[in-house]
Amino acid sequence: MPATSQTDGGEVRTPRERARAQTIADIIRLGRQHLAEHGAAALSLRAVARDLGVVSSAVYRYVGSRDELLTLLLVDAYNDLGDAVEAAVGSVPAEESRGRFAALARAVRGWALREPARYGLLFGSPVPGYQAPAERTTAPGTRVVNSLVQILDTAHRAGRLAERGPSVLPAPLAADLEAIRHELGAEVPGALLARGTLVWTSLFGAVSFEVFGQYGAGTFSAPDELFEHHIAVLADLAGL
Amino acid sequence: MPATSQTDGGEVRTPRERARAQTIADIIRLGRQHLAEHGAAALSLRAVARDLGVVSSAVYRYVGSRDELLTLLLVDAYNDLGDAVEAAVGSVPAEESRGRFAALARAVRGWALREPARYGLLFGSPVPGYQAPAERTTAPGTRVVNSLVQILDTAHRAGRLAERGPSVLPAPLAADLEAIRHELGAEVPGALLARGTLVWTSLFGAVSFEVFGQYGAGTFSAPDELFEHHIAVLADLAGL
DNA sequence: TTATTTCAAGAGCAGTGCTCTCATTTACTG
DNA sequence: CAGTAAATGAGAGCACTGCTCTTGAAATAA
Repeated sequence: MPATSQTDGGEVRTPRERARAQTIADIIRLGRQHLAEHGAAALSLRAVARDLGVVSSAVYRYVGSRDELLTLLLVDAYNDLGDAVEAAVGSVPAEESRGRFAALARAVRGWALREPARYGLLFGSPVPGYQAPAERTTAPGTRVVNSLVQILDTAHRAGRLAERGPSVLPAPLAADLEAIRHELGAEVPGALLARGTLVWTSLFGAVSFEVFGQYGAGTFSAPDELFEHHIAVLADLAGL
Repeated sequence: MPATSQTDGGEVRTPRERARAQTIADIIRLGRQHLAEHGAAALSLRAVARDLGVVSSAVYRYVGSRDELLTLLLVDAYNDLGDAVEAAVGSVPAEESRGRFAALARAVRGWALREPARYGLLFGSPVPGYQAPAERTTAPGTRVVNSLVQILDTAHRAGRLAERGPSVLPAPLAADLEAIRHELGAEVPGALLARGTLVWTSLFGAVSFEVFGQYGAGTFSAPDELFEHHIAVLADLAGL
């Protein structure tokens, strides 16, 4: 291991390392472009190399494998979505829990419609033979659901989260939810957290149907209104 | 066009055509196998040809392209799911609408967990560059949602579908739902049909999260109980 | 300056979808 | 029955993929 110059604060070192970081950034940028245009399964390392003006074996100096590039793009997409959602949520006052939830939902849908291929990489069928490394994807992959839990928790702490329906949960499920609550430092009772889980998956179910074209072509001419309706019902369901 | 022997009733003709039909059936069977084992994007016509004991170009006498094989498998999977759902729904008395809905939901989840790769083909990210021909996939692809609408409609006709919440819908959405109602010959009011749409997408959202591993690994140790909870909440939401 | 590491290029392997040609087998017809 | 037309399978080939290995050149460190 070389001594490395001592002037850096942890990021930039030798000019060679700067060039290397730049090349990796270029590869991610081009990969994101290919991903957006042709989809995840069609992502080709050779094509990225061509766009980079370099022979295919050269990019193996930087990424190691196609799967590793996929992981980089996965994290990149998770963070992009997380940024969009957190910005949208943050633009609504914290007391307006229902408004924050609506902003979160609209941000997810908007990003998904803007980036269908990247959304498909995150929430579609798993790429065959590819298993995302949990240690690198868990943190960015939980930003949206963390936002949602925080909205629920804030509302609950303010006494504005309605108790709905019977709160009897089977013991194993209650235990799972207790563990989640503990890990996130939330105070939301289990029954509401269970409903929150359903709201969470329902949101992505609605978005996936629209983005993946599961509604028949031309079935809904007013998708915006449909989604706003869903937001209202889901907010009620969550107790907001 | 050859005269074709006149003994048939519309299905089996010459021995050659029987052999041809058999070969196509074998290709679909092997394709389904590969699909289940390696996923949609990894489906290889050459591999199917190898298993069939034939050279790759020979398979092109029967299927035309990889995309056409994908379409065959898509229809095959839609029908398999449709069979499972309709059988499950049919095993519950028609008056028990809530029970029929639960049976439908459990059938979808069960089939999806049994056939994750085929489920992914139907409800996951679209295969890049492949567009399913609507005229061949629409009918089998709507069997599940048709079942759901029929359950809601039966309950409504029996006066057992609760009106929930305000029924004010924006005009464009109301028009879309009116068109759907007309096409399916249903009587369910628009507001309940809108909720039914959300229930529909929410069901598949919950199933997709579980099948695609979107819940963190080990987050839910009791997925059955979680899903049963979701069924109950969704049934309430639908008004059942 | 010398030695070491880093890098890009090229060849090559095994796989893919798909097209084309060619010989053979099957089926229909005069 | 003989002849013709259609269907079939094999094989070669093209362009593409991920990935490995070797080779020569360039940048860096000693």
